[in-house]
Amino acid sequence: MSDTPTTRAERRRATEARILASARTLFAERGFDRTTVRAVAAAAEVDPALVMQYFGSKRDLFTRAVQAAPIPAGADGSEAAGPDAVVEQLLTTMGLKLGGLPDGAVALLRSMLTDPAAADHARGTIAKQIAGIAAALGPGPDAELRAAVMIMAMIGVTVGHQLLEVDTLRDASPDRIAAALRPAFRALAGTTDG
Amino acid sequence: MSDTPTTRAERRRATEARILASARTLFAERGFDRTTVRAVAAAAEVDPALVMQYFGSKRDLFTRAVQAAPIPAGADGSEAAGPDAVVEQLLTTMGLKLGGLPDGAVALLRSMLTDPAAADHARGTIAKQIAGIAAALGPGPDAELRAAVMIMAMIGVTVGHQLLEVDTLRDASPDRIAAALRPAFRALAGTTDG
DNA sequence: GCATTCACTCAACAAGTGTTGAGCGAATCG
DNA sequence: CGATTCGCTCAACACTTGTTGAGTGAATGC
Repeated sequence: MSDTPTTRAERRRATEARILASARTLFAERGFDRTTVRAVAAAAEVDPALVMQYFGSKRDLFTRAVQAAPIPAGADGSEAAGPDAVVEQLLTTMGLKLGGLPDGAVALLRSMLTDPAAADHARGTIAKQIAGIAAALGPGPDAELRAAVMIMAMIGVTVGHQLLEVDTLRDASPDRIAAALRPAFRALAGTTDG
Repeated sequence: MSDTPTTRAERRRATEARILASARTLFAERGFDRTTVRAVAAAAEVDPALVMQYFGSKRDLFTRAVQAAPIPAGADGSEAAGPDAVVEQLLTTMGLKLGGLPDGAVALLRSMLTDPAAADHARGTIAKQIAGIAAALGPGPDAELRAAVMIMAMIGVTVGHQLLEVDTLRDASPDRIAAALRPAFRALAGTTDG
């Protein structure tokens, strides 16, 4: 019944994908340091040596697992929005609404405080987000600072919700959290006065 | 001039304190996993075995380094304050205003996403803070949720400012950050409408 | 059908980890 | 002064880690 005549190249790609998926999951659960190449290999039902052969090093594996799924900015070319739209976009971001964050993003968040390379990656991604938000906020004073505060507040809440699993946030639905956050973000966006 | 006739017990206490200080610094800089007992010993100019002898294990050393300096809540018995006071108290918290966070608190923050024990400790401390803020906010709806959002937003901004060192926040003075954050917190505290 | 490619495994190394027990030497006490 | 306490170090253990090179066996190409 499972006689699918998979070709060699197909099996190879499948194995590589399986390793990458296991890596993403484990990096997301335990972070970079506490995830061992052997554990990834075991989860993918593969020899540790194969992981090295396919990805070069643990570092490279982490980079691959984290790239192409950074902290999602929302969409692609949605820059020319007003402060109000920015707030709504942010609130639907970071997996706060639909489902959770992808494993790659969680892995990056989880390791960013202890792994310098992850920190660099996260810093760069965050800087880009700040620039985007600041631009959308308009030329108001301290636009960039307010954008930075919004992003980091968002990340803080997300961390408490999905990574640290603080009871109060863990038990709250993303919609309720977003609702609680909305007035704060509107104030930061300067949507009423300013 | 340094002929202070230190007694044996004094020297012993001084050594222990030196080890603890080195531990705090290194745990704050690199987190639990990346900090080695040997590195702590070297920084304290002491043999690694002595660290074990004095503190039992690396875990216990970390616990000691982190306890008695958790995420500072502000003060002790300042519970019966109104929403406005709560906001001001929070803004002066977390080292956002005067100087930075103590090393112990930074160590806890840095390790909380990767070390389960640190996560437990942080979760507990945060839960207490949430309860305190929620009580001070009064019996409004979602008081606890809003309190949790405030705390985690605060932590997020602090992380971006002091641990991740995001450019925009790193370059901003604590006062400016607090000023940017104030309207958002007032909105969360429900200080205008009820 | 045969040689070759290649996905994959085995066994091992070298480095670094937390941790331990024996021991040294100076301060302490009678 | 002699015995003893005790702060402290040395050397080593058992283990885990990332990483490697040789090897195996089945799918592939001619």
